[in-house]
Amino acid sequence: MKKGDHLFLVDGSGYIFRAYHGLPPLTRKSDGLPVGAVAGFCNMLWKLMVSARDTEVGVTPSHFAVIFDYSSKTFRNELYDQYKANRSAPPEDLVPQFGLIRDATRAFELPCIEIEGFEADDLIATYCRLATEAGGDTTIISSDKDLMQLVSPSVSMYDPMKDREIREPEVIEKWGVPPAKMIDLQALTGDSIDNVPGVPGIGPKTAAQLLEEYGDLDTLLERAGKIKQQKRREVIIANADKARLSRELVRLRTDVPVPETLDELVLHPLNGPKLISFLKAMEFTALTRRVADKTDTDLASVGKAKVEVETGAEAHGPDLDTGEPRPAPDKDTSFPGDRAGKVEGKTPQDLANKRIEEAANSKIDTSAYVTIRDADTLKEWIERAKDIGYVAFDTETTSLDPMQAELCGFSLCSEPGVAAYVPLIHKSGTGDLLGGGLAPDQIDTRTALDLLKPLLEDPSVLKIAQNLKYDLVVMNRYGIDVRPFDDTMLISYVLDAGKGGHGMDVLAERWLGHRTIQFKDVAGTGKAKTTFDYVPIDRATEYAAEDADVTLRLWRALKPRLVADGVVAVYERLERPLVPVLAQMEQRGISVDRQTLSRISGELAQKAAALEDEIYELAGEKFSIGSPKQLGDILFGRMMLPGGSKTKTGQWSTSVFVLEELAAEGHELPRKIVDWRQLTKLKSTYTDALPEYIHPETKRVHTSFALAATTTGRLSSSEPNLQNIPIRTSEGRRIRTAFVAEPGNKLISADYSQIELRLLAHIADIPELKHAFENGLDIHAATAAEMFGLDVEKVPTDVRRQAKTINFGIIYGISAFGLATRLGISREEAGDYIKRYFDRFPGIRNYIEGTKKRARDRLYVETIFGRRAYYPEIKASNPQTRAFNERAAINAPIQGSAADIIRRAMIRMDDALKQEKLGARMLLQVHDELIFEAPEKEVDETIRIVRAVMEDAAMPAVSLSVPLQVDARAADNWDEAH
DNA sequence: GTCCGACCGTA
DNA sequence: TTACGGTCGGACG
Repeated sequence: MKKGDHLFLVDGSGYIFRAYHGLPPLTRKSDGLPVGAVAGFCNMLWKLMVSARDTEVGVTPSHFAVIFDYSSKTFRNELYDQYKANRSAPPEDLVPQFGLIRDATRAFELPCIEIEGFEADDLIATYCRLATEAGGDTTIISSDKDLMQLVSPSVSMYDPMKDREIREPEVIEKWGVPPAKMIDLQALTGDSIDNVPGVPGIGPKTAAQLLEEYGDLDTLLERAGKIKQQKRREVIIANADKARLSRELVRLRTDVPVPETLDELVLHPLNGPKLISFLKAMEFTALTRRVADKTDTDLASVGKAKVEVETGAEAHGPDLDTGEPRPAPDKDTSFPGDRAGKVEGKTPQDLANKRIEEAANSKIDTSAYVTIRDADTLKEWIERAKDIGYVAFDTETTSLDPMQAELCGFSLCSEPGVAAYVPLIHKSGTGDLLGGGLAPDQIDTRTALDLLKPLLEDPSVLKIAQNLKYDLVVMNRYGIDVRPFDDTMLISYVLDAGKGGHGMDVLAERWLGHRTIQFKDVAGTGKAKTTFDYVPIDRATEYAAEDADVTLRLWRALKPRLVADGVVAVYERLERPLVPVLAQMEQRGISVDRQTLSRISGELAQKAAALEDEIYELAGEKFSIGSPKQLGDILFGRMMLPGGSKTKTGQWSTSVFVLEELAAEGHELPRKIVDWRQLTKLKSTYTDALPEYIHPETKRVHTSFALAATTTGRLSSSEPNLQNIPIRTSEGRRIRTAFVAEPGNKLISADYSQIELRLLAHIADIPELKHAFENGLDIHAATAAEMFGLDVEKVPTDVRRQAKTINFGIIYGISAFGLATRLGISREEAGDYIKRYFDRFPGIRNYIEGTKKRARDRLYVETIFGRRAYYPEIKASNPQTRAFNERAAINAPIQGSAADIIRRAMIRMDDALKQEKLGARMLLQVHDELIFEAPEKEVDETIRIVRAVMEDAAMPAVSLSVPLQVDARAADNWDEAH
């Protein structure tokens, strides 16, 4: 936000009550749902968004947000437990409208902001401050006197019902004091509605007069004894404390940790279809037509949105007539933006709890599922899904690899227990004999997909899947996109990272108390294993439809927890948008040169064979060199070499560390074993394995990125793992030369320099480290210089090496023991180093102690973007377990914040490249590095864009106090590009 | 056939 | 001292 920008802040909660009382009563939808306040609200938003210039405000907003009260409990209740205590429950026909107004806000695609523990007014105050500091102007859409304290030259208020702007003169006219004195005025007068005590008998007139005379509340209370009127004097002296308390109650907080930065409040163009589908559902015909005209939307092409209404009655538990648990509403919002469904007395936590209980108590009957065998029935199911507005979807295929998988069928479920499987290419017979022809009564694949595509791509129907990325890759290969979507695996990951797995089987067990049918139970195992198209259709239906049913139930159980736990933004901004990005990267794959690998493999084989002969010679016998057990027996048993150590299972350790020690003492054999291990490792894990992954059609290697595999938020890569391709040794690096660009293209590697240390400097707030990064110093040398009082330029190399080890140690949750092992020094010396480090950088100790305490208090730690990582064993009685969890908890915010930053860069990257009309494709992510393939002629421009996106990736959500630096290079292969 | 530990490749 | 995944040998059924 900058000078000249204009922020509109709508006091959503205030508006609801105002509209309810100020508008014609009882506007109802055809089904009886009261929507008067919603109607007024929508009309107001519409007016402000398209024609604010024509109102008394007279300006067009550049930024816009709607602010709500989160719940009635706030920090003010801690100041004064009677605050707002005599508020009565809202009128019955207003209750369902609370959620609808949030839905309306989202339909307008406006930020809908609420924070636990704060009133809307505090958020508004905070945003006013931020906007003013940024040089912008603000208009608060409200006429609430509680907000008048905020009026200033850059902040005005606007009463939408009277089309009246409120500035300083209006405040003085109404209250007799300028905005700056409103706090003191309210402290004296109190507020019977909010139960702010004030001074009894002092009303606005008297208060204004007193403030006029004494200037402010403090002066007035100080000199209260001089008040001439006896009664007034006595009452003010007697109630001075109440006045002071009242002042704290009415003073708005301007330091609320608001989730959205100003820049995220930028007003976007209207999404016509989305808004219209909501307005249609609300039956606001006049406004619907106006919106259609203005946004050039074809009214007929837009369906009605599905809107869930949480009524107050639901909060009261079982149905009073039957005693049965009330059926949960079978509708949910079709806006993935989501909302709490919250009404007074019914918090997001209440809804989440209710849903979890509902899930745990439901029974799953796999025999009730339907097999769809004809197009007409499929059409009916699709129509039903459209009506309901969401559908759980799952594919069944011939392979776990989505790039090879052939679609066997798919399942749908829009209502718990009501699920169907659509078989497409199932075979009759086992397939072993007679080849197994196509089983009868299956819809032709093309016909079925032509019917399915409009559903999967329908913007008003939410598709719900477990691990959607898999299905997305498969469906993309059949020419179908899937959006919008929710992913139960990712929801679980955001909620419960660190508490266990997020696969459907474990989630079903955890939340539904249900054991799902296992794939191996239907497809067999080992030699008898078949692909899914050979599973008999009735058995396939049970298995596949159950998956969709379970997915839907998990979604119902877990989705509300995102709001209750305050992690909606993590899910919506860091998790969900990455799914299509990764799906594309996986589909693109990377080109790996088979000949290069084959040549290296041959050389490795020769060298290894030569070493083997020498090893047998030295050992005096042939043995399995790759067997640590046999090797240990030879080295420490037969040859009686010294200095052996044991692993935790009592075996001799033959780790590199042990072998290197022996080699240093002059033994020949251990050296050769180390070399042999390196060669065979490279051969078996890389040069021999990688070619097996070259796709027969694309001729490229397609890894799979797991989004929900780590506790910290990092991705992982498998089949093949392209995040552990060798780089440290020259022999290993040769493997990277096999990763190449297509002719006419280059590979670009862009990596964050020292991102974790930079984040440590930011998070722990270490001025010396920040300074070093700002000035582009060698960070490890600078650390050494700071620790030992040296000149940065003159740090000896091995002192620098030690400082580097300590720096990494800090990030990993250092211990004297670990550092000693690493540096090969005594525990005491290592302890001294750590102490010296902490003394030089006291912020580090604070960070470590603070993080451990938070982890113990809450069982989780979080990244700078609010991603949580749970450490449920942080309080284990076993000191080793506890210490391990503490170190992991210290590491997680740093590693996780870095992971979040590169995720943000990846999410933005494709758009940024497209905007510059660049043909670059993002192929791989290796934790702090992104690999692209780009047309040769566009390399320089691509690097420019890539660096900009990566370096600014934390913004605007988090403004780092340390610059991020990205190094990027282009070459024909990965080795030279890195 | 399946599981686990040791080892080792990456950030 | 953090976070992963793959390969191997060896034990178990």
